[in-house]
Amino acid sequence: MEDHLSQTFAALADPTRRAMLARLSKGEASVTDLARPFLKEMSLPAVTKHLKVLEKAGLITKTKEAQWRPCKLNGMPLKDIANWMEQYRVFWEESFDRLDAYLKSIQTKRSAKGKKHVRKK
Amino acid sequence: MEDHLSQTFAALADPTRRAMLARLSKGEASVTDLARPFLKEMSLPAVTKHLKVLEKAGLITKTKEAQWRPCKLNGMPLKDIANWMEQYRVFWEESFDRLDAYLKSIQTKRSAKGKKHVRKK
DNA sequence: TTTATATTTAACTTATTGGTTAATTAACCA
DNA sequence: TGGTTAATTAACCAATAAGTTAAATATAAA
Repeated sequence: MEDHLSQTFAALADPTRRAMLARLSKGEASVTDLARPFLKEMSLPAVTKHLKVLEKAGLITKTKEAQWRPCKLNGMPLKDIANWMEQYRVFWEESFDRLDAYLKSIQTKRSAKGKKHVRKK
Repeated sequence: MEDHLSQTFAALADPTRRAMLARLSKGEASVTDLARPFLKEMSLPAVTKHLKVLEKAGLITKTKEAQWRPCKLNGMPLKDIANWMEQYRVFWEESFDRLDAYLKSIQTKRSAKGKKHVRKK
Protein backbone atom coordinates (compact mmCIF):
# COMPACT_ATOMS: atom_id res chain seq x y z
CA MET A 1 0.00 0.00 0.00
CA GLU A 2 2.78 2.34 -1.03
CA ASP A 3 0.90 5.52 -1.90
CA HIS A 4 -1.05 7.83 0.30
CA LEU A 5 -4.22 7.84 -1.81
CA SER A 6 -4.42 4.04 -1.93
CA GLN A 7 -3.97 3.91 1.80
CA THR A 8 -6.80 6.34 2.38
CA PHE A 9 -9.16 4.56 -0.01
CA ALA A 10 -8.33 1.23 1.65
CA ALA A 11 -9.01 2.68 5.09
CA LEU A 12 -12.43 3.83 3.92
CA ALA A 13 -13.28 0.48 2.33
CA ASP A 14 -14.71 -0.89 5.56
CA PRO A 15 -18.12 -0.06 7.06
CA THR A 16 -16.86 -0.33 10.64
CA ARG A 17 -14.16 2.23 10.00
CA ARG A 18 -16.57 4.56 8.20
CA ALA A 19 -18.95 4.30 11.14
CA MET A 20 -16.10 5.25 13.46
CA LEU A 21 -15.36 8.32 11.35
CA ALA A 22 -19.05 9.22 11.41
CA ARG A 23 -18.99 9.01 15.19
CA LEU A 24 -15.87 11.19 15.34
CA SER A 25 -17.49 13.78 13.10
CA LYS A 26 -19.74 14.50 16.10
CA GLY A 27 -16.72 15.14 18.32
CA GLU A 28 -13.82 13.45 20.08
CA ALA A 29 -14.30 9.97 21.49
CA SER A 30 -12.21 7.46 23.41
CA VAL A 31 -11.44 3.97 22.12
CA THR A 32 -14.16 2.51 24.33
CA ASP A 33 -16.65 5.09 23.12
CA LEU A 34 -15.83 4.17 19.56
CA ALA A 35 -15.91 0.45 20.30
CA ARG A 36 -19.29 0.43 22.07
CA PRO A 37 -21.51 0.02 18.96
CA PHE A 38 -19.42 -2.93 17.74
CA LEU A 39 -18.72 -4.97 20.84
CA LYS A 40 -21.50 -7.40 19.96
CA GLU A 41 -19.85 -8.05 16.61
CA MET A 42 -16.15 -7.91 17.42
CA SER A 43 -13.59 -7.78 20.20
CA LEU A 44 -11.75 -4.76 21.53
CA PRO A 45 -8.42 -5.70 19.89
CA ALA A 46 -10.25 -5.76 16.57
CA VAL A 47 -11.38 -2.20 17.26
CA THR A 48 -7.81 -1.20 18.13
CA LYS A 49 -6.72 -2.58 14.77
CA HIS A 50 -9.34 -0.63 12.87
CA LEU A 51 -8.27 2.53 14.67
CA LYS A 52 -4.67 1.81 13.77
CA VAL A 53 -5.62 1.61 10.10
CA LEU A 54 -7.40 4.96 10.34
CA GLU A 55 -4.46 6.45 12.19
CA LYS A 56 -1.89 5.23 9.66
CA ALA A 57 -4.00 6.72 6.89
CA GLY A 58 -3.92 10.02 8.80
CA LEU A 59 -7.69 10.09 9.18
CA ILE A 60 -7.60 10.23 12.97
CA THR A 61 -5.22 11.41 15.65
CA LYS A 62 -4.95 9.78 19.06
CA THR A 63 -3.98 11.83 22.10
CA LYS A 64 -3.48 10.94 25.76
CA GLU A 65 -5.68 11.84 28.66
CA ALA A 66 -5.10 9.71 31.76
CA GLN A 67 -5.75 6.11 30.74
CA TRP A 68 -7.92 7.19 27.85
CA ARG A 69 -6.90 7.78 24.25
CA PRO A 70 -9.26 10.40 22.85
CA CYS A 71 -9.41 10.27 19.07
CA LYS A 72 -10.25 13.10 16.74
CA LEU A 73 -11.06 13.17 13.07
CA ASN A 74 -8.58 14.68 10.65
CA GLY A 75 -10.13 15.56 7.32
CA MET A 76 -6.99 16.27 5.34
CA PRO A 77 -6.70 12.87 3.64
CA LEU A 78 -10.31 13.24 2.55
CA LYS A 79 -9.36 16.41 0.75
CA ASP A 80 -6.89 14.43 -1.34
CA ILE A 81 -9.66 12.05 -2.27
CA ALA A 82 -12.01 14.91 -3.09
CA ASN A 83 -9.34 16.40 -5.33
CA TRP A 84 -8.82 13.09 -7.10
CA MET A 85 -12.57 12.75 -7.60
CA GLU A 86 -12.89 16.12 -9.26
CA GLN A 87 -11.53 14.86 -12.58
CA TYR A 88 -14.43 12.39 -12.73
CA ARG A 89 -17.22 14.72 -11.71
CA VAL A 90 -18.37 15.09 -15.32
CA PHE A 91 -18.95 11.32 -15.39
CA TRP A 92 -21.70 11.42 -12.85
CA GLU A 93 -22.94 14.98 -12.66
CA GLU A 94 -23.55 16.00 -16.25
CA SER A 95 -26.32 14.62 -18.43
CA PHE A 96 -25.41 11.66 -20.59
CA ASP A 97 -25.70 13.84 -23.69
CA ARG A 98 -23.15 16.23 -22.34
CA LEU A 99 -20.85 13.43 -21.30
CA ASP A 100 -21.14 11.93 -24.75
CA ALA A 101 -20.34 15.28 -26.35
CA TYR A 102 -17.38 15.68 -24.00
CA LEU A 103 -15.97 12.30 -24.93
CA LYS A 104 -16.52 12.94 -28.63
CA SER A 105 -14.63 16.24 -28.37
CA ILE A 106 -11.71 14.44 -26.79
CA GLN A 107 -11.75 11.67 -29.39
CA THR A 108 -11.64 14.31 -32.11
CA LYS A 109 -8.60 15.92 -30.57
CA ARG A 110 -6.87 12.54 -30.44
CA SER A 111 -7.78 11.80 -34.06
CA ALA A 112 -6.37 15.13 -35.14
CA LYS A 113 -3.06 14.10 -33.58
CA GLY A 114 -3.25 10.82 -35.48
CA LYS A 115 -3.42 8.84 -32.26
CA LYS A 116 -6.82 7.25 -32.71
CA HIS A 117 -6.74 3.54 -33.32
CA VAL A 118 -8.86 2.76 -36.37
CA ARG A 119 -10.69 -0.50 -36.28
CA LYS A 120 -12.83 -1.99 -39.07
CA LYS A 121 -16.41 -2.69 -38.11
CA MET B 1 -17.19 -6.81 0.93
CA GLU B 2 -20.91 -6.83 1.50
CA ASP B 3 -21.83 -3.21 0.81
CA HIS B 4 -21.64 -1.21 -2.35
CA LEU B 5 -19.67 1.71 -0.91
CA SER B 6 -16.98 -0.55 0.56
CA GLN B 7 -16.66 -2.32 -2.77
CA THR B 8 -16.16 0.96 -4.60
CA PHE B 9 -13.60 2.26 -2.11
CA ALA B 10 -11.71 -1.03 -2.30
CA ALA B 11 -11.67 -0.91 -6.10
CA LEU B 12 -10.15 2.56 -5.94
CA ALA B 13 -7.50 1.56 -3.39
CA ASP B 14 -5.07 0.46 -6.08
CA PRO B 15 -2.95 2.74 -8.27
CA THR B 16 -3.13 0.42 -11.29
CA ARG B 17 -6.91 0.47 -11.21
CA ARG B 18 -7.01 4.24 -10.76
CA ALA B 19 -4.68 4.63 -13.73
CA MET B 20 -7.04 2.50 -15.78
CA LEU B 21 -9.94 4.72 -14.83
CA ALA B 22 -7.88 7.77 -15.76
CA ARG B 23 -7.23 6.22 -19.15
CA LEU B 24 -10.93 5.47 -19.60
CA SER B 25 -11.83 9.04 -18.73
CA LYS B 26 -10.23 9.94 -22.10
CA GLY B 27 -12.52 7.53 -23.93
CA GLU B 28 -13.25 3.85 -24.50
CA ALA B 29 -10.36 1.40 -24.60
CA SER B 30 -9.93 -2.32 -25.15
CA VAL B 31 -8.29 -4.62 -22.61
CA THR B 32 -5.02 -4.54 -24.54
CA ASP B 33 -5.13 -0.74 -24.73
CA LEU B 34 -5.61 -0.62 -20.97
CA ALA B 35 -2.95 -3.22 -20.36
CA ARG B 36 -0.24 -1.59 -22.49
CA PRO B 37 1.19 0.78 -19.84
CA PHE B 38 1.49 -2.08 -17.34
CA LEU B 39 2.82 -4.99 -19.35
CA LYS B 40 6.34 -4.33 -18.09
CA GLU B 41 5.12 -4.67 -14.53
CA MET B 42 2.47 -7.36 -14.77
CA SER B 43 0.93 -10.01 -16.98
CA LEU B 44 -2.27 -9.80 -18.99
CA PRO B 45 -4.25 -12.05 -16.63
CA ALA B 46 -3.36 -9.66 -13.83
CA VAL B 47 -4.88 -6.87 -15.90
CA THR B 48 -7.99 -8.94 -16.51
CA LYS B 49 -8.35 -9.36 -12.77
CA HIS B 50 -8.04 -5.64 -12.11
CA LEU B 51 -10.70 -4.98 -14.74
CA LYS B 52 -12.94 -7.54 -13.10
CA VAL B 53 -12.66 -5.71 -9.80
CA LEU B 54 -13.59 -2.44 -11.49
CA GLU B 55 -16.46 -4.13 -13.30
CA LYS B 56 -17.87 -5.73 -10.16
CA ALA B 57 -17.76 -2.34 -8.46
CA GLY B 58 -19.76 -0.96 -11.38
CA LEU B 59 -17.02 1.49 -12.32
CA ILE B 60 -16.61 0.15 -15.85
CA THR B 61 -18.74 -1.69 -18.37
CA LYS B 62 -17.34 -4.15 -20.88
CA THR B 63 -18.99 -4.58 -24.26
CA LYS B 64 -18.24 -6.81 -27.26
CA GLU B 65 -16.82 -5.80 -30.59
CA ALA B 66 -15.39 -8.69 -32.61
CA GLN B 67 -12.61 -10.18 -30.49
CA TRP B 68 -12.15 -6.97 -28.52
CA ARG B 69 -13.82 -5.99 -25.28
CA PRO B 70 -14.09 -2.21 -25.27
CA CYS B 71 -14.45 -0.84 -21.75
CA LYS B 72 -16.09 2.41 -20.76
CA LEU B 73 -16.08 4.33 -17.52
CA ASN B 74 -19.26 4.50 -15.47
CA GLY B 75 -19.21 7.34 -12.95
CA MET B 76 -22.28 6.39 -10.93
CA PRO B 77 -20.43 4.63 -8.08
CA LEU B 78 -18.24 7.70 -7.76
CA LYS B 79 -21.33 9.76 -7.14
CA ASP B 80 -22.10 7.58 -4.12
CA ILE B 81 -18.63 8.27 -2.83
CA ALA B 82 -18.97 11.98 -3.45
CA ASN B 83 -22.25 11.96 -1.54
CA TRP B 84 -20.67 10.12 1.36
CA MET B 85 -17.79 12.60 1.40
CA GLU B 86 -20.09 15.60 1.67
CA GLN B 87 -20.72 15.06 5.37
CA TYR B 88 -16.98 15.51 5.98
CA ARG B 89 -16.38 18.51 3.76
CA VAL B 90 -16.34 20.81 6.79
CA PHE B 91 -13.38 18.83 8.14
CA TRP B 92 -11.09 19.85 5.33
CA GLU B 93 -12.58 22.86 3.65
CA GLU B 94 -13.37 25.27 6.45
CA SER B 95 -10.77 27.08 8.49
CA PHE B 96 -9.76 25.41 11.71
CA ASP B 97 -11.48 28.13 13.70
CA ARG B 98 -14.75 27.41 11.96
CA LEU B 99 -14.32 23.68 12.39
CA ASP B 100 -13.68 24.22 16.07
CA ALA B 101 -16.78 26.37 16.36
CA TYR B 102 -18.79 23.75 14.50
CA LEU B 103 -17.66 20.99 16.83
CA LYS B 104 -18.34 23.14 19.88
CA SER B 105 -21.88 23.82 18.66
CA ILE B 106 -22.47 20.11 18.34
CA GLN B 107 -21.00 19.39 21.76
CA THR B 108 -23.34 21.99 23.25
CA LYS B 109 -26.35 20.32 21.68
CA ARG B 110 -25.23 16.99 23.12
CA SER B 111 -24.69 18.49 26.58
CA ALA B 112 -28.14 19.98 26.49
CA LYS B 113 -29.58 16.52 25.95
CA GLY B 114 -27.48 15.23 28.87
CA LYS B 115 -25.48 12.98 26.58
CA LYS B 116 -22.06 14.43 27.09
CA HIS B 117 -19.67 12.20 28.94
CA VAL B 118 -18.07 14.16 31.79
CA ARG B 119 -14.58 13.19 32.72
CA LYS B 120 -12.49 14.58 35.60
CA LYS B 121 -9.16 16.05 34.67
C1' DT C 1 0.07 -1.78 47.54
C1' DT C 2 -3.55 -3.85 45.50
C1' DT C 3 -7.31 -3.43 42.37
C1' DA C 4 -9.95 -1.68 38.58
C1' DT C 5 -10.32 0.50 34.11
C1' DA C 6 -8.56 1.51 29.42
C1' DT C 7 -5.96 0.08 25.84
C1' DT C 8 -2.40 -2.41 23.38
C1' DT C 9 0.54 -6.32 22.05
C1' DA C 10 1.50 -11.10 20.86
C1' DA C 11 0.57 -15.19 18.64
C1' DC C 12 -2.34 -17.44 15.87
C1' DT C 13 -6.10 -18.58 12.16
C1' DT C 14 -8.68 -17.91 8.02
C1' DA C 15 -10.00 -15.51 3.93
C1' DT C 16 -8.88 -12.35 0.40
C1' DT C 17 -5.80 -9.95 -2.77
C1' DG C 18 -2.62 -9.56 -6.33
C1' DG C 19 0.34 -11.79 -8.75
C1' DT C 20 2.23 -15.90 -11.59
C1' DT C 21 2.33 -19.58 -15.76
C1' DA C 22 -0.08 -22.65 -18.75
C1' DA C 23 -4.10 -23.79 -21.09
C1' DT C 24 -8.52 -22.42 -23.22
C1' DT C 25 -11.99 -19.86 -25.71
C1' DA C 26 -13.51 -16.72 -29.32
C1' DA C 27 -13.36 -14.14 -33.43
C1' DC C 28 -11.14 -12.95 -37.44
C1' DC C 29 -8.13 -13.73 -41.59
C1' DA C 30 -5.43 -16.04 -45.41
C1' DT D 1 -8.74 -25.48 -42.61
C1' DG D 2 -5.25 -23.58 -39.99
C1' DG D 3 -3.09 -19.62 -37.97
C1' DT D 4 -3.20 -15.18 -35.45
C1' DT D 5 -4.89 -11.93 -32.21
C1' DA D 6 -7.68 -10.82 -27.99
C1' DA D 7 -9.04 -12.08 -23.76
C1' DT D 8 -10.29 -15.27 -20.10
C1' DT D 9 -9.94 -19.28 -17.04
C1' DA D 10 -7.59 -22.59 -14.03
C1' DA D 11 -4.48 -23.75 -10.67
C1' DC D 12 -1.33 -22.16 -7.83
C1' DC D 13 1.50 -19.04 -4.42
C1' DA D 14 2.89 -15.34 -1.15
C1' DA D 15 1.53 -11.38 1.33
C1' DT D 16 -1.96 -8.89 3.72
C1' DA D 17 -6.30 -8.14 6.18
C1' DA D 18 -9.48 -9.04 9.70
C1' DG D 19 -10.62 -11.50 13.20
C1' DT D 20 -9.67 -14.39 17.60
C1' DT D 21 -7.94 -15.32 22.76
C1' DA D 22 -4.65 -14.54 26.24
C1' DA D 23 -1.24 -11.71 28.25
C1' DA D 24 0.85 -7.20 29.06
C1' DT D 25 0.98 -2.24 29.97
C1' DA D 26 -0.50 2.24 31.89
C1' DT D 27 -3.04 5.21 34.71
C1' DA D 28 -6.10 6.03 38.46
C1' DA D 29 -8.31 4.98 42.76
C1' DA D 30 -9.06 2.55 47.17
